[in-house]
Amino acid sequence: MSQQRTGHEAGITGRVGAVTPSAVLGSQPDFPDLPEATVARLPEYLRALHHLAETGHDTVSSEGLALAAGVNSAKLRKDLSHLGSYGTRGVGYDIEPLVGQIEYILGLNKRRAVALVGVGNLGHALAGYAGFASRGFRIAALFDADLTRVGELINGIAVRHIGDIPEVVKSEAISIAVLATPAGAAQAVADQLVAAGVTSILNFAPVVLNLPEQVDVRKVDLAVELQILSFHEHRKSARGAEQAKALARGAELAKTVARNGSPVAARGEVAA
Amino acid sequence: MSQQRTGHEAGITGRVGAVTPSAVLGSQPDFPDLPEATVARLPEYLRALHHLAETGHDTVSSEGLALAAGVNSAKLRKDLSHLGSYGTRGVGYDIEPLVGQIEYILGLNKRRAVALVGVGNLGHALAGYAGFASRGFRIAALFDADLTRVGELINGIAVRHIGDIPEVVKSEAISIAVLATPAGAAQAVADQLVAAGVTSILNFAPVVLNLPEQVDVRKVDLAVELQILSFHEHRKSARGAEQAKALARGAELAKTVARNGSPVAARGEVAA
DNA sequence: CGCGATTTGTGCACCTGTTCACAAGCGCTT
DNA sequence: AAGCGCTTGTGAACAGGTGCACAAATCGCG
Repeated sequence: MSQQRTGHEAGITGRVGAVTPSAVLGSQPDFPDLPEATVARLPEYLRALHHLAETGHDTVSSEGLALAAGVNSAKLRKDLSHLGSYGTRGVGYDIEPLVGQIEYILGLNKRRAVALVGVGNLGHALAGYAGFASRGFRIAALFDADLTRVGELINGIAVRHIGDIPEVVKSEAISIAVLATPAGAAQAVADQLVAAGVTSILNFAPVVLNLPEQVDVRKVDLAVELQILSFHEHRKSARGAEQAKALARGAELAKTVARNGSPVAARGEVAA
Repeated sequence: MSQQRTGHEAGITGRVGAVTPSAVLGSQPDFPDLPEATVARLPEYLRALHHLAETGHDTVSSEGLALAAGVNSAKLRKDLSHLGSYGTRGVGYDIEPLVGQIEYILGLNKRRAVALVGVGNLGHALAGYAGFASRGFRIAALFDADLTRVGELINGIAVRHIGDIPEVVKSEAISIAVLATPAGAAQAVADQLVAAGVTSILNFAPVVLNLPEQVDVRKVDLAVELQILSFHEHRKSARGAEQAKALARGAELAKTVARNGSPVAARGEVAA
């Protein structure tokens, strides 16, 4: 632990694009095949680099950057080596060109237009989230199914009805959408988005979307994150108890143990 | 793609608990060492199972559950086999006991108290997020540094000042905290939480927290998710251009082909 | 101008996780 | 009671990712 889990690592198959037609053609020099795990870390490196740049550095060692990004330095070096090299031995990496390269790879050299569907509780917050704007994205459209919300201004953008999706997605050339609808509506909305031309979706609804192969979907489920933490909590306390037991076994102090007796009991209850 | 990336896979080191003291003692029968990748998928299985139960099923095949959870069936079976077996050959899994077992493993048999720090834009939405309550968690306390927000009621809970963290965390026996502060404040707040006894943190602030070994941290960075999608968008368009070029190079019927991309190209399309 | 300190880039071994493919097990039907 | 079809559980091969450890490269300094 404390090795931060960043909420997307690798695990899932292959190099990005390793199977695409371009493999046949040989990969483009300016577009190397990056391991998916590396791609997932690049944004973190980018953030760390921006921070370093703002605090007056113009060079970092792999050690320093790794620390700031929460990974180990060998991994960092290997990741960066995949982008073609931007470091100088004995010195480190020049921050500015490195930032440029990562931004280019991530496609952040042009600010991308994003649509957000579902301005309920969470959607509303996302619409106002400054982090999107400051890190390469522009919320270009808001949609909701609820007619009473249509017209509402959030952060200067008017909420439109989901019926307008085809029109707006085309006119604004939107390819990325954020889905913050209730679970029940998510699939239908996703279908509409895809039909309108969206090819990447960030899904906050707790459902597995069923979409064509070529559409990229990332899922963020807030409750899932907590449940994973809960598991570790459970384990910690179980281990703790066990440890205590082990100690007690060796010794006399049975009393302390009695208090946190094994939670083997109750199950069920819980989720509504 | 379309193989949904769930925003946390494995990649990060070892079996859960493989290094804990209990390894020495031999692992408990009721608390097997689960691969981290498996743990990350359990919540998704649980959600799918609840959904199935609600729609009247009381049995599922690995195929069916895998479909509902967005994974392949072999993976699912292996995952479930780690919890000790709950399936019947020729039939499938009994939903009810399986739900119970997963909830037990995840430590959801008791409803866990969670503290949320930072009731700004995002924090406010999280405080009102119904998904937490419905999936095993109880927001037991809200904190903010801003005195003008202290006292405000959100979802029936009063916002308290972060100075009260030690007291409240102890009295409510809180071990999990959600961090939704601005980046600048996150580290300091995290330190306070840990000092007060919190041992798991879900961090929404875009910073790498530096905390003791035994504290579990999961990070969710919304902009990072979009940046990863952006990468894939970028790649898709780059590939598209390339493909077009290649096709143009090769043939006369560039036009017809351009639309559907060659069958060879279609194969496997992209990672996952 | 050469030497030592430093730091990158990478070959390699290890390890986790995924997937395949099939034997074992179960229930239903005849 | 035996056979058949279906589904689980898992051994084994594979794939991808990680981290070590070191050679190669660069800089600064005397």
